[in-house]
Amino acid sequence: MSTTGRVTAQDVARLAGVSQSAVSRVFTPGASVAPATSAKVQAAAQTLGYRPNSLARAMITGKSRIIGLVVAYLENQFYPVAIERLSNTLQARGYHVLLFMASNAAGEMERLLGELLAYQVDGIITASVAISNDVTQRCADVGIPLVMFNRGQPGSGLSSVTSANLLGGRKVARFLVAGGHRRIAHISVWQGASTGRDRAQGLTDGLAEAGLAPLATLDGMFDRDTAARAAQTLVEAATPPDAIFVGNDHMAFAVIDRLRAMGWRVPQDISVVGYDDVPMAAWGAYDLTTMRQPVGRMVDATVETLLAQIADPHRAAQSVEIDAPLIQRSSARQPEGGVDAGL
Amino acid sequence: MSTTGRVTAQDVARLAGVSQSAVSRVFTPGASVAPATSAKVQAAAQTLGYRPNSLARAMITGKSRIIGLVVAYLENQFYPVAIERLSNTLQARGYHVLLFMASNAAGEMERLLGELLAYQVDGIITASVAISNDVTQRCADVGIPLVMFNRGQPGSGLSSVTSANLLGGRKVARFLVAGGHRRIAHISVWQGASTGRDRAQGLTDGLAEAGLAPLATLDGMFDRDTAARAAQTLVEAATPPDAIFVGNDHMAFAVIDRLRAMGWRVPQDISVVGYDDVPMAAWGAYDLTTMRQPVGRMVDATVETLLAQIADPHRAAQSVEIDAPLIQRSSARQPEGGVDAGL
DNA sequence: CTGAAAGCGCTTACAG
DNA sequence: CTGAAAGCGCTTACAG
Repeated sequence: MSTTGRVTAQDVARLAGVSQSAVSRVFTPGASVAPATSAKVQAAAQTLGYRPNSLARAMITGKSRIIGLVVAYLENQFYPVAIERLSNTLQARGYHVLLFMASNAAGEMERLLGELLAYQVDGIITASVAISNDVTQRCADVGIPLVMFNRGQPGSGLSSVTSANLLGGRKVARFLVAGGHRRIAHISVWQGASTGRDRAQGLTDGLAEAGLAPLATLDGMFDRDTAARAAQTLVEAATPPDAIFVGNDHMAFAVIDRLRAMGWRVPQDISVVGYDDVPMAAWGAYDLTTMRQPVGRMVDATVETLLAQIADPHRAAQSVEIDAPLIQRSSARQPEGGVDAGL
Repeated sequence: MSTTGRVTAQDVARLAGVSQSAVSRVFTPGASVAPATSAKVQAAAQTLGYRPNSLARAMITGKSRIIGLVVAYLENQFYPVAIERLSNTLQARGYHVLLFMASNAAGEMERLLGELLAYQVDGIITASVAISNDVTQRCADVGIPLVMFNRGQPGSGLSSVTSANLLGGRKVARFLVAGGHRRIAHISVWQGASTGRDRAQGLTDGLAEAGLAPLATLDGMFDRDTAARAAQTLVEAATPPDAIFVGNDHMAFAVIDRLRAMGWRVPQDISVVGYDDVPMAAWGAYDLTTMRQPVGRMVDATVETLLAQIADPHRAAQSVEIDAPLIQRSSARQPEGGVDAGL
């Protein structure tokens, strides 16, 4: 039916010959309505093209069923993939996603938090965004659940979901050592982030098991150019590495590009290992050996944690770590006879 | 200040010793308030951490300042990049983005439209999503503006922003012909989409200028695997192409991977040209010659068109086409002595 | 099972 | 410039 403007429960009530409350009940799961009434209302709603106004409903119930999703670094394929799954999972649970792009500039998250709160979001998910204590405090004050995805902040009292980064770094170390590498350098995502620190520490720990230490550790700052320059610095040094562990795939691709441009063959001259296993890692041009962050499981854990916290605001924050398996491809020399199951 | 739960204008009014209306006026740009009153209210708001409830405001004004963004294909890097800019541009204009993932399954958009309407979005942007006449009609009925990004639907009466696909296809044809290619095949994104049809038609038109016709045209269905198989089919044919124009970069990468795996050298044995110029196209591993869809300009046009339509609901739909330049890299043999400015 | 009424947190005429 | 009041479209006790 052609109608102008929005149609309200009042319109439907009029057409169906019932009260507005009755209309509301028909659209409220669990409310008691006589079958006959329901049928009349449904028919009227159908003709008019009625749908309850979610905003009005949110005002009354105090639940907007909107989740604020704060993201950054969309050029890194890990995030689009995560967003897609996060969004799908939330949609399936009856929630909707209000999207915010954040730079990691100081104060950015504070600014966004204001807008998030203004829209009465039921919860917040941040992906790779640093959170200041201010923000943490304000969320706690307002009682709004927040889960950090792919980033932890020890001591912040905030829930987080990450892969087991410390163990992940160690797995890379063991794998490279088993493959006969001895001069192993690291280009970290960023040592200022827990993710970066943990992966670097894991590598150091793992190498120590073999009596080794990282040849060098540089910060890639999540940035392709910075990572490529770091790689160049490493291989131009007096003692160049025989393997580079790069903190994420996104930078690892840039590292491989740069190495090849300089005439180094991967993995014959130097091995490269990434972290994430973005879809692109499997593409022919790179065929990158990398740690797989299981996006699906990380997303599920994130949503579960958030919804549990929404259901029970007094629930304690929790940090979930998901095991990341090493995916062997051809960008790194492989240990002869395979690697032990410990990986 | 530590407060429990949401703080309302009423709370602020009480603390500031003014009426609730006064508080509202302080937060309504253009409303008349005495400086002294404003100061008192601002101070009180600050102490309590008050922000007007956007949902309540939306109910009254009839403007939610929410834009529904419907996307698909996030694995194709063109979309994350577009989302990032769309989101930033909208945020800068005081709008917020409610994100919906769509498959291109039939009826999917209808389903989403219901949710979009329930949240009283002020406008809708769809990226690479097909829209049925049903949806078009319902949007028109409700009077909700919709702009299609990177997809047109002639005759639908819907606004759209695309690059000049027809001309784009022609530019590719001229470029390849000038480069000495004669057996030019095409792997289309999908001939069911206007984007796909236009690029294919442009290629055909451009080749006709040189007395040529496409060697073959296959559908890649926006899909890497399908595109790779299509490429294999093409080069295994009795008369293999000397160039393949692939309908988007995302598939072009897969095509190059497959060709290389089969032992074909790009561009020595065969040229490959893409469409989009996603960031990855410039990466060393592919260095893809491609048509640049100017994301920034396309996004600006999309937002301008949508906001103009929101401001004036009676405004006629418009189709904007943005010129796409050819970016020469090394995946295709280049014409000797450069190409004429016509490209 | 059903309707009348209150109320969610705001904005906006309307008087003063 | 300011406050009291109406009202946006709903949900939800409360009676009946």
